[in-house]
Amino acid sequence: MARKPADQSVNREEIITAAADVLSRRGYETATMKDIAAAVNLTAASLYHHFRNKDALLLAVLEMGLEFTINRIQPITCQRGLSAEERLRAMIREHIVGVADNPAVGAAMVFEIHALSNAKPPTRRAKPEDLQAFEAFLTQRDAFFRRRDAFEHLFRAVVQEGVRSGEFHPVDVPIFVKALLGANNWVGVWYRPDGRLSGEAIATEITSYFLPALLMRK
Amino acid sequence: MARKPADQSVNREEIITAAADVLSRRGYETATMKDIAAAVNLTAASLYHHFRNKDALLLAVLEMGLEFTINRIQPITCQRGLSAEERLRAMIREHIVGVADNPAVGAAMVFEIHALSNAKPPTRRAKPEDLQAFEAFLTQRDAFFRRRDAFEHLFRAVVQEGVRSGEFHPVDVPIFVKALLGANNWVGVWYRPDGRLSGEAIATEITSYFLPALLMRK
Amino acid sequence: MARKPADQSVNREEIITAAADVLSRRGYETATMKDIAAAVNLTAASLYHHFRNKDALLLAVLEMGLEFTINRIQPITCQRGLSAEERLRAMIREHIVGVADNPAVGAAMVFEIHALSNAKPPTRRAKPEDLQAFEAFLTQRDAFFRRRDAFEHLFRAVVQEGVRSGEFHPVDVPIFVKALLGANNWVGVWYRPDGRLSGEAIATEITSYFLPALLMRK
Amino acid sequence: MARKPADQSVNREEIITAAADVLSRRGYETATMKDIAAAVNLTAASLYHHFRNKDALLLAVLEMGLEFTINRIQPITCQRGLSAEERLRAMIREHIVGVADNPAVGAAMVFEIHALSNAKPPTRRAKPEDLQAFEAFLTQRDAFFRRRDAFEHLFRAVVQEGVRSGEFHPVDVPIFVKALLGANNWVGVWYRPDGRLSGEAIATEITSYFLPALLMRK
DNA sequence: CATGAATGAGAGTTCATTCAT
DNA sequence: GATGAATGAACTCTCATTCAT
Repeated sequence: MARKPADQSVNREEIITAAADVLSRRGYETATMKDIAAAVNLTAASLYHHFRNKDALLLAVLEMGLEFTINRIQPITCQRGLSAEERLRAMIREHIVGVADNPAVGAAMVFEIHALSNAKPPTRRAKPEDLQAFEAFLTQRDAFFRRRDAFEHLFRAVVQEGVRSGEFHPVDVPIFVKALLGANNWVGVWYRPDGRLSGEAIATEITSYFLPALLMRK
Repeated sequence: MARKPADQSVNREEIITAAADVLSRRGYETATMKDIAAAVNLTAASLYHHFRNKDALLLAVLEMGLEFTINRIQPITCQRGLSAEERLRAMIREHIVGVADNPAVGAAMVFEIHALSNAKPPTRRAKPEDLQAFEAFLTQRDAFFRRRDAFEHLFRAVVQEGVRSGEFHPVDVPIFVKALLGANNWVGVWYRPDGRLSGEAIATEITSYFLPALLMRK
Repeated sequence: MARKPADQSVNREEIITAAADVLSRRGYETATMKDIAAAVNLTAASLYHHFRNKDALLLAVLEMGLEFTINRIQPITCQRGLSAEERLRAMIREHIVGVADNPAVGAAMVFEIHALSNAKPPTRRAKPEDLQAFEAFLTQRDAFFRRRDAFEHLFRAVVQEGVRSGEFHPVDVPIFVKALLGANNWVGVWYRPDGRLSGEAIATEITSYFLPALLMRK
Repeated sequence: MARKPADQSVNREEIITAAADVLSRRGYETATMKDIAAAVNLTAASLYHHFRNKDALLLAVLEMGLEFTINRIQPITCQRGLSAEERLRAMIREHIVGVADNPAVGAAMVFEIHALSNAKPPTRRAKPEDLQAFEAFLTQRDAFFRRRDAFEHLFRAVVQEGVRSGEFHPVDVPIFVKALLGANNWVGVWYRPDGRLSGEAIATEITSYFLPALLMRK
C-alpha cells in the first residue's frame, strides 16, 4: 500500500511552490495539508517526509518568497554608479513586479506572516529529539523575522542615503518605507494577471507617486 | 477593548466590539466561538442567540468597522468650500487615525475580509430554512463588498475631481487610490500604540508622501 | 447534529469506571478514545467535555483506583488494639481482595502507571490557558505519584513498627514491602473471577507465605 | 545495551538486543520501528529484511528474554544431589539477578507480553501469503505462551517435589509460585542499577521472605 | 542489504453548532 | 436568554508497511 501513481518523484522545491499557491489562495488556517498535498499529487502523509509539520512548511514558503525578493533587490542597493533615485526606482520595480508575477508569494507575505507567531510546541508524547527540533524551528523562525527586517532595511538604507546626501528631501525614513512597502505589498492583494495594467506598468505608476515627495525642491 | 458587561445581559453591539478585538488578535480561523464568548462572559452556545453563526458574526464585525470608517470619511467628501487637496488630506487623516485608534477594526479589514470569501454553504441536504438563511448571508455579504467598493470610490471621487479640475497632476486614479489605501491599511499591521509616533503624526507623514505627486507642477 | 440517543446524561464517575475497564483490557496506547467513549455510549468528541485529554482521563482512572485502595487500607493501619501482625494481615487481605474484585483498577495500576511518565505538552497553537492547564496536569500527576508512595508507606509503617517492637523478625523493610506488593499486584494480572479460588482465599494463601518470615523465632 | 554495530551489516541478534532495550524503555506501542532501527543505525525499512513485521520482532524479543531465563534456571531444577530448598534458592537467585541485570528483558516480560494478545490479523482482503504468515505467527505465539507456562512449571515442579517429599510445608503450589514470580518480576519495575542493593542482595532478601513459609515446622 | 519516498489507516483533538433544560 | 452536554466533520500528525532503486 505505498507507491507513486506514475510521474516522477516530487522534490522540496515543487512542494513549496505549490504550497505558496494554495496558502495564498486559501489562507494558512483554511488550507489543509491535504489541499497542499493534492496540488503536487501526493497524500497528506507524504508531505511529512519533506516537512516536519505545517508550520515548517509555511516557514519554508515564506523564506522562499523572501529570499526570492531579496535576491532581486539586494544587488541593486549596492550598485555603484547609480544615484539613490535610480536605485530606489529599480528596487520598487523589482518588488512590485515580483509580487505581481508571483501573487502566491506576495499574498503569502502579506497574509501569512503573522501565522508564524502562533507556532506550536511538539504534538504527542514528545521525544527529546522533537523538543530539540522545536527549538530549531524557533531559531529558524527568528532568523526569518530578522531577514524580513533586513529586507525592509534595504529600502531604508537607500532612502537614508539619498536624504543624507541631499539628493532626497528629508522624510521620516522608517515611516516612508512602511508606506511604500504597504502600497507594494497591497498589490499582491488586488492584482489580477488579466487586469488592465501589467506589473511593470503598475510599478511605474506607484513609483511616480512616491518619488515626487523625495525629489521636491526645498 | 472588551469591557466587562453589567454582569448580566449583553447586547449585540458589545459582542461585536469584543469579537472585533478577539478576531484581530487571533485571526478569523484561529479565534473560536468560545474565545469570543469568553470575552463577553458568555458561553459559545449563547452567542447563537445573537448571531446565526460564525460567518454572520464576522460579517457584523466587518460591517461595523467599515461603517465606522465610512461615517467619518464620507462627510468630508462632500464638504463644500474645501479644495480637493484639503478634503483628501482630511480623509487620509481620518482613515489612518481610525485604523490606528482601532487596531481591531483595522487589522480585521486587512486580514479578514477574504475569510468571508471562504464561507461555505450549509453541509449536506440542509433544511430549507438553512438554505434560505445562506442566501440571505450571501446577499448581505455582497452588500458588504459593494459598500467596501463604495468606500474606495470616496477616495477615487475626490482624486478624480482634483485631476479633472486641474488642481491635481493627472494620475491613474484607481491605481493611485489602491496605493494610498495599501499604505494606510498597512498601518494597522505595524502600528503599536506605544510606538514612536501617534496616529495623527503618522497620518501627517503619509499624507506628505502622497500629495506631492498630485501637486507637482506640470 | 447533536443530541443524546435516549438514556440519561453520563457523569464523570461513570466514564472513569468504564475507562478503567477498557484501559485494563486493551492497554493505554492500544485503547482509543473511541473505544472508551463507546463503553459509555458516547462519541469520542464528547469525552473531551469531561476530560481535557487522554492523559487526564488516565490520571483520573489511576487516581480513583488508588484512592479506592487507600481508603480501604489506611483505616486499618491506625486501628488501636490490633497487633502489627493483625493489621498487616488485614491490609494484605483488603489489598488483594480489592485488586481481585476490581481487576480493572488492579491491572491498570500495574500496567499503566508508567504511561503517565510520558506526558505530553499541549497540542496545537497553544493559548496561554492551555499551557497553564498543562502545568496543572503535571502538578496533579506528581501528587498522584506522591500518593502512590504514601500507599507503599502504609505497609512500610506497619512492618517497621512490628520490627521495632520486636513483634517481627528484622527484615529489610522497603524490600519486604516491594516483594509483598509485587505479589499482590500480580494477582490483578492472573486472577480470573471464575478461577479456582476466590479473592479472599488467595489473600489468605499469600498472607500465609509472607508472615512466617516475620514471625520466625530468632 | 545497544552497542554500535560494526558500522556495516547488522545481524538478527543485535537487532533483538537493541529492540529489547528500546521496547522496555518506551513500551511496545510507543516504541516505533524507526526508534528501534535507529538503535542499530538502520532505517525502519531495513528492519523488514530481518523481521516480517513489528509483532514478529516483539515475539523474537520476548522469546529471547524467556530463553535466556529458562536456560539459566532449567539446569538447576534437575541438578542431582541438591535438596528442593537448595534448588529453589538457586532458581530465585538466577531469576532475580537475571531480571535486575537485564532490565530490558525483565520489564519486557512484565509489560509487553500482553501486547502479543492484541496482534491483529492482516487488514482487508489480504494476499494468501499474508494470511499464511499470520497463521505462522499465531502458531509461534502460542508456542511462546506454552514456553512461558513451562517456565512457571519449573518453579512449580521444585516446590511440588519439596512438598511431596515432606521437605516443605504444604502450600497451594500454583498460588505460591504466582506470588513468588509476582515479587520477582516486580523487581524489574522498581530496580535501579544505582540503587542501595545489588541484584544479588535483593535476591537473598526475597528468598528469605519466601522460604520460611515452606520450611515451617508443622 | 539498505533506503528514500510514498501511503492507507487511524488516532487524538478541535470546533461550530444543536437541543433539552 | 443562557448553558451544559453532545456530536459530526474535519484536521494535523503518526506509523507500520511497501517498493523501486
